[in-house]
Amino acid sequence: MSDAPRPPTIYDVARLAGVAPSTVSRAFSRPGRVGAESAARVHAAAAELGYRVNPLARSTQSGRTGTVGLIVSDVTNPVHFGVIRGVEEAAADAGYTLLLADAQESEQIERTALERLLPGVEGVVLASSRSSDRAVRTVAKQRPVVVLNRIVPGVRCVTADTEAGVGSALAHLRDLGHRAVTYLAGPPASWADGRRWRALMDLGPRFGLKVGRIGSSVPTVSGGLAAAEEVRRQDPTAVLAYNDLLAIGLMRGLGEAGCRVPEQISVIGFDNIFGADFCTPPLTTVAAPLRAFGSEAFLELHRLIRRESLRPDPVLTLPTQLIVRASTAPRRQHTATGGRPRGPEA
Amino acid sequence: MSDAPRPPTIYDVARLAGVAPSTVSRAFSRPGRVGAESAARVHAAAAELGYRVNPLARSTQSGRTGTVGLIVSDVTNPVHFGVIRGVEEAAADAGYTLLLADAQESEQIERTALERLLPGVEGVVLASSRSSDRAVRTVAKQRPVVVLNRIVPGVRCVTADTEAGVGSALAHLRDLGHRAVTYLAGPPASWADGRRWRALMDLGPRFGLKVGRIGSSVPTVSGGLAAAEEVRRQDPTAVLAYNDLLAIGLMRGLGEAGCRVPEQISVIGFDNIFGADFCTPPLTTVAAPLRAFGSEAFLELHRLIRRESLRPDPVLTLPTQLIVRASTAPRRQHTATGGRPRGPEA
DNA sequence: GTGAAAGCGCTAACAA
DNA sequence: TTGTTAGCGCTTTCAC
Repeated sequence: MSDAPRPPTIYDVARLAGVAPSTVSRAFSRPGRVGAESAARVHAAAAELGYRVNPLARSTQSGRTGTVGLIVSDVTNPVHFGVIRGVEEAAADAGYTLLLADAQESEQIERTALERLLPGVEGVVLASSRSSDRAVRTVAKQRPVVVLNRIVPGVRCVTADTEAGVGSALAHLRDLGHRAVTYLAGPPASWADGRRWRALMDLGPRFGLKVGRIGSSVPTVSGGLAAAEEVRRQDPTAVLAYNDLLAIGLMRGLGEAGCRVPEQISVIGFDNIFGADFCTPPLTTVAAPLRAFGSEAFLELHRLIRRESLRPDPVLTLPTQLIVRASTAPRRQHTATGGRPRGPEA
Repeated sequence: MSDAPRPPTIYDVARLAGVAPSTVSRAFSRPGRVGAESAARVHAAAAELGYRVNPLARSTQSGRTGTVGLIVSDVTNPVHFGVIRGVEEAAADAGYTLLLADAQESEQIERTALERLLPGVEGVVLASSRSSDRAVRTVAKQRPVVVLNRIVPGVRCVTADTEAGVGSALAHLRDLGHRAVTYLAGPPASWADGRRWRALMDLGPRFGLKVGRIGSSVPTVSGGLAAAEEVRRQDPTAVLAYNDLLAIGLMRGLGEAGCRVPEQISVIGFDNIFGADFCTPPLTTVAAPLRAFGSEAFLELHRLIRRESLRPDPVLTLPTQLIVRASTAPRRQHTATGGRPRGPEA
C-alpha cells in the first residue's frame, strides 16, 4: 500500500510522447495552443502512464489550484448545510472544487485551519467566523476573502437582513398577544449574536414588547438543554433563541421539565436549519436564505479572484423570512406557577 | 483588498537577517539545527516582514503539509458528524489539520474532489466512499489511504460489526413478537447498504423472521418520505432502514399518511445520528461508534504516513450497539387495513 | 506550434 | 552550525 512509486511527471510524459516538457504542460494548461498531432500524442502518453497534473506544483507557479476554501464555525451545525451546498454549487459551475475546514467554534483552531488551508486555495469564504476584524483583514490581504453572516469593514461581506427578520418575529409574537420576549443569547464571539440582540433591543419597544435576556449559551442542542433551567426560573411567555439548535435544545429541556411548548412558552429560533421542521414541536424560526448565502459568497469571491469590478457596496444583504410552525402560540392566560388568568390588554 | 503585494519569502528574511536562505528554512523546519544567535535574528526579521512559511512550496519538496483529508459521501448527513470530530481530535493531537471534501453522493464529484485534495494532504480518509474498489486502490497507490465503513481488499479499513448490530436489532424485533421485517434499502453504490442487507438476509431466518425488501432510496429524509408510500402498500409490521435519515423521513411520511409508528409499524435505523433522539418518535437504531471510527481511522493513517509497522489485519472492526428508543413496539394485533386480531404465536 | 531555459519558494544534500 | 547548490513539478517567457 502506498509504496510511493512516485507518480509520473510531465517529463515522463514528454519522453514517451517525444515532445518537450513545456508542450506537455501546455497541452494540459492551455489546450489549443498546441498542435493537434502533439496534443494527441501527449494525451495518449499521459493516459498510458496514468499521469495527472499536480495542482500544487502548478500553483507554486501560477497560483491557480482550482479550489476555494470554506471555513465554517462548526461543520456539525446544520445551519451550514445550506451554505455549503450553495458554495459547492456555484463553485462547481465555475469549475472550482470546495475544500472545507471546521473551526469547531474555536478562534485558535480557526486560525490554524486558515493558515493550513490558505496556501492551497485561490480564495476563502469565512462563514460565521470567530476571528477578530483585524485577523480577517490580515487574511484578506493575502488572499481573496468573503465573509459570511458578518460585517467586517474593508472586506466583502454577505449578510442577512436581521432587522427585518427580528421585526417579523416580534410582529408575530405581538399578534399572539405576547407582551414581552426573552433573548436566549449565543456565543459572545458571534457577530450574528450581537446583531440579533441589538435588533431585538431596538425593535422590541416598537412592537410594544419588553425585552429580556439570558446570557451566553453554547449554540448547540445541549446548550439549549442546559439553558432550560434558567428559562424556567425567569418564566417568560416567549423566547427568541440565538439559533435553531439552541431553540431545539431548549424545547427539549422545557418538555422534560414538564413545561409545554408552545402552550406555556412560545419559542422562536433563527436560521431554519435541517431538523427545525421535524423536531417537536416543529419550530417557528427566522429563516435565512442559506443556500443563496453560499452561492452569492462564492460569486463574489470569484469576482475577487478574477479581479473583476465589484459592486460599490461591499456588503450584500439578503432577505429573511419568518417561518411559522408550531412552537409559537397565543400568550398563556395562566402563569406556570398558577397565577390568575388575565385578559389581553386593550 | 488583496492587492497581492507578494508575501515575503525566505530570501527576503535571509537578506534582512543577514544569513543564508537555507538557514531561514532550517530555522522554521527544524529549529535546533540552527544557532541561537541566527535563530533570533531570523525570527526577528520574519516577524518584521510578516513572513509565513508557504506550506505548498514546502510540500513540493518534502511532501509534508501538516494536513490530512477526509472525504465524506455527504457532509450534510449527520452520520459523519461523529466521524469528523473523531478525525479532528486525533489529528489535532498529532499536530495535523483536517481538510474536508464533500462528495455529495456522487462518484464523479468524489473523484474530482479527491484529485484536487490529494496533492495538498499527506493522506486521506475515505468515509463511505462511493468509488469502485479499483479507484480506491489507485488512490492508495499515490497516498496513504484509510477507508471507513467499507472493506476494500489491499487497503487499510475501519468498519463496524454490522452482523452483531443487525443481530441485536432482529432479536429485539423477535422479542416484540414480530415475524417479518422489511429492509428499506439505501444507495446501490453504498458498500454498507450491501453489507447490511446481506447480514439481514443471513440472520433473519436464524431469528425466525421473514425478510422483505424495498429497493433503493436516496439516503435522506426526503428519500424516506418518498418511500413511505411503498412501505404502506407492502404494510410490514417492522422496517429496518438503511440509515437513520431514511428512517426519520419514513416515520414522517408514515405519520402524514395516518400510519402510527410504532403502534402499526416499528422502525429501526442505523448509525444513531444527531436528531435520532429528538425526532418523533425517538428512533430505535443500531449505533455505530462514529467518533471512534474517525479517531481510529486517523491513527491508522498516521501510521501509514510515518511508515510505521501495522497490525497484521488490514481491517479494524469496531463494535455496534442497539439503542432502543420509542420507534419500536410489540407487533400490532390488527393489520392496518382492519384484518382480524391475531394472538402471538406459541 | 514548439523547445530551451529560467524561475516559483522551499528543502536537502554536500561542503566548508 | 552555516552557506552553496541542486533540485521538486510545473508554468512561462523568449527565441526558433
